[in-house]
Amino acid sequence: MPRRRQAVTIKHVAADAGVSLQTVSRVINNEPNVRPEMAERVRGSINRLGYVPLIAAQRMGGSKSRLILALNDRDRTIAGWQNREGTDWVDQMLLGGMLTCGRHGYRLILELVDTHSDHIERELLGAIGALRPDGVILTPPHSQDPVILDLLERHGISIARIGSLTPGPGFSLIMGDEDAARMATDHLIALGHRRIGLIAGATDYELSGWRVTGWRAALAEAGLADDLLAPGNFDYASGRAAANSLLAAADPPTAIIASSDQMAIATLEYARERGLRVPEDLSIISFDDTPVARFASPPLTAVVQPIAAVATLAVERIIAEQAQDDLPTEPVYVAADLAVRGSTAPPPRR
Amino acid sequence: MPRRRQAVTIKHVAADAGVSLQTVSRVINNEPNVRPEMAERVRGSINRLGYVPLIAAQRMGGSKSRLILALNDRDRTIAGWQNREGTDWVDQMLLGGMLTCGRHGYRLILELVDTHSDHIERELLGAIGALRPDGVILTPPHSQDPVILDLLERHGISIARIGSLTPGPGFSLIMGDEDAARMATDHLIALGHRRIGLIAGATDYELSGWRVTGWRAALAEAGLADDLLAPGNFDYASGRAAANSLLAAADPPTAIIASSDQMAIATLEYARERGLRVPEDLSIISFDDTPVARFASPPLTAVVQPIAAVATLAVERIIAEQAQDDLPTEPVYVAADLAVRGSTAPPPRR
DNA sequence: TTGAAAGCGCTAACAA
DNA sequence: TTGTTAGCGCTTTCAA
Repeated sequence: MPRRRQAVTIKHVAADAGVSLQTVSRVINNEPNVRPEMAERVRGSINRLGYVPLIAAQRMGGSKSRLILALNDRDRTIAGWQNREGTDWVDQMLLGGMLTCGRHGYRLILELVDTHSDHIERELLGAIGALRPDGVILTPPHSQDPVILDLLERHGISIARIGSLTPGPGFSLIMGDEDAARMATDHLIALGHRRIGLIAGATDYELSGWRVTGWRAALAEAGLADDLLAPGNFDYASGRAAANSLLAAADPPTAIIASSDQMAIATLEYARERGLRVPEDLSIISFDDTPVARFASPPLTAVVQPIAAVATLAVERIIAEQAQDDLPTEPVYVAADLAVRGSTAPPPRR
Repeated sequence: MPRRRQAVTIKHVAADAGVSLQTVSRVINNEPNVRPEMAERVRGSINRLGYVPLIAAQRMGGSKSRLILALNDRDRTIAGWQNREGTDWVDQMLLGGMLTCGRHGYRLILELVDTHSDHIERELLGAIGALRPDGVILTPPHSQDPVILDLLERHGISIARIGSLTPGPGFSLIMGDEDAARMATDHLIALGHRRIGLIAGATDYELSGWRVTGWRAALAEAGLADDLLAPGNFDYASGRAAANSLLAAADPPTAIIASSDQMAIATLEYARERGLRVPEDLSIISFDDTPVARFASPPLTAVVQPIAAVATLAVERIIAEQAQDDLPTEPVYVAADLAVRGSTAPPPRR
């Protein structure tokens, strides 16, 4: 078996087109200073020979690797896959990120790292060292982790931080959590609800706070009390505990907004056990809108996170940074949506 | 800004350990002909300096790329992501494939290619040329596509073919579709059913035929007729049409096995519309067991495909092939499982 | 068992 | 606008 090598290389193209390697390289990379007819000739040869640049070689020659890493929380991601609950965070990231990478000759590589471990630095260095990605997409809680941020910055890697506004390197992309919470609350107020509870997300996620803020603002505007706030950490058990505490209040809520689908499902089931009908006696709105929200009965009214759109923007921004330095530094904002379904209705009459 | 370069390279390690580059390379690749104490010294330096080999450079040097491609059908995958129906085929592949790759210093890269297009060859050549993967994991219907198989073989790339036994290059991994169908049918027979229908999958999937075979075999063994076979192509609409035709039979089924979750859901809903209760009047079993099967009401008894396990084996086999030539060539078989849930019960009494 | 040399395919820096 | 040169970090020869 012959040693495996690139069938057709930049040399073949150069020879075929009768130009130097460098000219071919310039054409491939859309660089200036190539006469149009020259470029055309080179492109002709590229197509005729079926030439495709080898990413590894491009990496070796120059600075760019044309690789972008999507960093996700290891345990959470694996648990989601194993439980097969249909949580599609990763899929939506791939949908936006992979396809966008593809359009630019980049590749997206998914990488899982332990969040709460002391060897996170070593893990990350392993991926960085082996791949040398041009950029990294960080999701919460990684996107606000100073160890990770610092490490990436020291390596000169572009950083896209989803769901974090903490000052630091890289640029932020947020999904309008505050407005989304406000929108959800307003929807309930418009239906006639006066007692609206919120189950918060884990406190180490910045977006948890934003949701509380939006909920508070909407209530304040309507002159309603914001005493119905219960802590949660996104998972089912915490949702159940929160529902319990909210519904045990002296003046209980007629509607509850949960900061995750799992907590919303927990609330739904707990309410049923207490003999409450949804939505007749209790309205429920969830955050995330993973498939489970749609499969519930009734289907849950939910805040739809534009994950794919945000991933697309993250990739585009990272790629743009490779060519240009002075890009706008303000956070990118993509509005969330509210999908109104069967779990919300006017409150019961007194 | 300085030109981005590998912070610590093999040279640094060699200098630190006082050996040649070559010796370090040998240690990294676990090659023979290195004295233990020498290897130990090198490993010490590697750890101390935090050295990680750059995959791109390893590729350039020759040898392996340490990259494995997971090829999926482009349209189908994107549609699944966009519809957010919770189909988690890709996730399960990642679960098995990515984690296994990680354990061996490999990376798994997901790649989507158009199935029914004439430029499939060009698309695939693009991915192959850019990445030069050591192996490719093929899923149906790619796994039986002669154009793809031939192309990969010509490039000397290891091929893992999931769900195909068609002769050709590469090695096969199958998920026991025949046995699974037999198991599902037996389950229904044990419950007392005598009229058991099957909605087949798309005919261009080999596994569709295997399922029919298994169903037939079980029926034959029990002395039952196998006239209740309806064609389908995995999607909702075809499931609905099939349910319609089966239930319109003179002697209609009391149980239906659908070759996909979507077709099972369609059957469930169609039966309801006809006033049939599930499982009291009609039992239903589905194939795949994506989350939708569990979220249905009643939750569907379903054949669970061991996708993650198969992906794991595919990766391991591809990696093994890189080092060794004479590996067993028989198809790898991973048994599917039957998750018994609320959609199956004894047939109604006459 | 070890090391020195050559080269993988490409790009950056420089010269023409 | 184009071409030449010198690497990038690693592995494969091959020689010691």
